Amino acid sequence: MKRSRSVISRLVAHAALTPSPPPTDASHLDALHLFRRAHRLGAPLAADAFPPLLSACRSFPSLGRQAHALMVKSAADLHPVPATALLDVYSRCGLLRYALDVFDGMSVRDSIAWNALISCLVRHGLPADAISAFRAMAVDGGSPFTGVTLCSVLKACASLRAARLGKQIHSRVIGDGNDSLVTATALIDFYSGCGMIQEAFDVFNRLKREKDVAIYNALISACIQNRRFKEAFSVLGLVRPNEITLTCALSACSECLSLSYGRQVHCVMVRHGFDSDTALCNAIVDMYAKCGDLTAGRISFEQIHRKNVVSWTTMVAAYGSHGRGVEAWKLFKRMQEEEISSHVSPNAVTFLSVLSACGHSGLVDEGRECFFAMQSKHGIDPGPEHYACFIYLLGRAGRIEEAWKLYCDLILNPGNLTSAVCIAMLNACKANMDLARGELMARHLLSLDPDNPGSYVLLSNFYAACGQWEGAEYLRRMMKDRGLKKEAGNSQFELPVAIEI
DNA sequence: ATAGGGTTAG
Repeated sequence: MKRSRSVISRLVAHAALTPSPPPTDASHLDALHLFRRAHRLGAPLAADAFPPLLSACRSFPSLGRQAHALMVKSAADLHPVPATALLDVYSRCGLLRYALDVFDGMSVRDSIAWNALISCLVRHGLPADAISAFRAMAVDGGSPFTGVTLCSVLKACASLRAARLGKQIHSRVIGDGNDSLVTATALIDFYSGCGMIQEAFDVFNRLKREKDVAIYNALISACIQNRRFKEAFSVLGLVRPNEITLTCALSACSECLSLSYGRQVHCVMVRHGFDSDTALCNAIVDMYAKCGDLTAGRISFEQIHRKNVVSWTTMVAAYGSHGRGVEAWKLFKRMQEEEISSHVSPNAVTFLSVLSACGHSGLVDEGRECFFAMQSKHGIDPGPEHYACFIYLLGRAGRIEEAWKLYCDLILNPGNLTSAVCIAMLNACKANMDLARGELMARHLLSLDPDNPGSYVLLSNFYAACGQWEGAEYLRRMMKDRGLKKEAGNSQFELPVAIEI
């Protein structure tokens, strides 16, 4: 009987079993072609033609502006549904200003429009504005909160560590009957971000409905963020893992420096055929490097099918942290050679990793080339962290005057005077026994970071290195008087013995 | 038309 089934019936059965696959760039392109053909033939542009067009624009952001122009011509921009879709396209393309303008131009705003605005603000790293928008939504009346609203606001609360507001949202979630799996996952993530791991477990344990893999992943991730590695591994044993589960597991292995667990996760990944997931493969490379097996890291790196920026950056950083500056530099060069064919360009983190690798290995000329090329050739402005890294590099190489000049240029804008910059400059002074400038840095650092015990230890060591024992002693006493204690360092590698998982 | 869990530096 099976053999005689028609093609159509098999297709239908297959479609029923496949829960609507996510749209691809190719299907987006098909949709755009179809739209263009209809438009050229003079088809009327009704408001309901735009949402599908706009979701196709997600793959081709530059078309968003053109779609917007057509919407204005046909007055569809006045309708909340297409306007919200447009807001979302701008938001996903990183065009915050345009997205906000769309919202401001809307005369009718329903809950979904408000939700899109709030999630846009969260996405652009503006959690305080997201919460202001949330309050404005409440004042506005008319558009009640939904589960989506609460999820976005919880995310904003987590990044602001706004535990009080987040808890209020939590009670609202229960009160409104919005306690879905998605909101519960958002709650776990929020409590985790605020360091409240017990509350995260409570949300998980009180949940009556059937749990999915995402909520397990959130709980595992919460354990790792709060350094409860044993619990992370025991939760791991309760769920059939997906790519994200294994990525989380690997970061726990890296943190524990457990090569044996890491290898087992690698085996599970291969067994499940998850080797086309770039984020997971990147975590494998990072795990091997952090656990000390640089060779396995390099082999895994080469095997990644579609390497992205993070793949390259991870491998560069791996060489850097193992003191293999030359290899890091060579890899960075190769990344640039392959840029045209791979369409992968270095970003700010890549440059920082290269600078750091050069610093550890004393590659001054390479570091300088990297620092200046990032603005001139790649259009990425170095942030204070890049300056800090470069100043540290110059200081270690005895180029104190060059480091000082850079520092003076940098602090023309006072916002750039971060503690990382001070520490780098202080280290440069220490390596060059420059007491006068070092003391200046010391004063800056203590005013920037008076509660950080690390600052006092750093300064005390600086004075000791310069032979200023009274200064060193004075700082140790000051630290004691202020009740500050430095955490002891810890660097334990796992011994190569088999451990049952 | 809006929402949950992941990878890179210091």
